[in-house]
Amino acid sequence: MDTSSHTLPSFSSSSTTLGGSLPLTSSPQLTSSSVSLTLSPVSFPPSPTSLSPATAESAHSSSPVSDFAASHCLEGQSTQNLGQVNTSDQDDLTCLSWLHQRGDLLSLQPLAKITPLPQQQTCTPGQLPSPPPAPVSSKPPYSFSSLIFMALEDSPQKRLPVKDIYEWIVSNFPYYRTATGGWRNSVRHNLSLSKSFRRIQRDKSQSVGKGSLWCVCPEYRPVLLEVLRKTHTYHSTNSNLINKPAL
DNA sequence: TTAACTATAAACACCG
DNA sequence: ACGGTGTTTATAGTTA
Repeated sequence: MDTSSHTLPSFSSSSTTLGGSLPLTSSPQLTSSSVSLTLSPVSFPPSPTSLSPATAESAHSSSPVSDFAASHCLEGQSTQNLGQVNTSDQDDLTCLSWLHQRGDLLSLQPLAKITPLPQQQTCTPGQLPSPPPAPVSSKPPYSFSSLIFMALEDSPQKRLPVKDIYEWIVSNFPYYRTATGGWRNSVRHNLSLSKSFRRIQRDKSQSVGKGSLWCVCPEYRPVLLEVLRKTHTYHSTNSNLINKPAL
C-alpha cells in the first residue's frame, strides 16, 4: 500500500472538514501579512470552537504560530528550508512543494481579531482574554493535521509528545472533550502517516513518560499554513450559506 | 467515474 | 499484564 498518498496535509478542499460534509461552524481567520490566524467572533453563531490559541494569539503577533507565519522560519531552521524540497520529495506524486513557490502566502486579507477560548489560557497563560465558552457540540473545521500543526506551533519548543497534543486539542476545541476516543487514534494516525510531522526520539536521560516528541517538518510548514488559510477562506466565504451542525 | 484526500476503526507490535 | 504509543491496513465519505 502506498502510504504516501495519505501523508500529506493536503489542502485540496476535499477533506471531510474543509470541503466535505462541511460540519463546521467555527470561523478561523487568517490575518494579513503575517499569515497568522485569527478567529472571527461572530461569523458562525453556533461556533463551537475557535481557532485556538494559534489563531488567537496571532492577532497579537506573539504566538508561535504567528511568529512562524511572520518569519516563515522554523526553530533551528532557516527560511531557506522553506523553499527546499529534496528531489525525492519533488518526485513524489503527493509532493506539495509547489506551494512553497507561491507568493501569495503573505497576501492574505486582514481579518477581524478573535476572541480566544478560555481554555486557551491554560495553554498560554496571561496572553489571552477570556471569551465566552463555545458550544461543544460541533466539530471543529480543522483537519487533524491542522489541529496537530496548531498544537505543535503553540508549544514553546515547537515539539510535543502525543499526550500533550491530545491535551492541547481538548483544551482548545471542547468538542473533543466529549468526543469518543477514536479521535486520538486519528491523531496518532496522522502523526504517523503525515510527512508534515516528524518524530523526535526522546533523550532517554530526559525522558519523562512514554513516547516520542513530534515536531513540524519545516518544509511542510507553509503547506500546513496554507491548509489553515484555505479552511478559513472557505468558511468565511460560505459562512452565510452553510451552518450545518457537526455529525 | 476516478483520483486524491481525510476521517475513522481496528489490529498489531513495542515499550515502560 | 496493562496502558500508552506508533505503525499499518482497510473502508467510507467528499470534492475536483
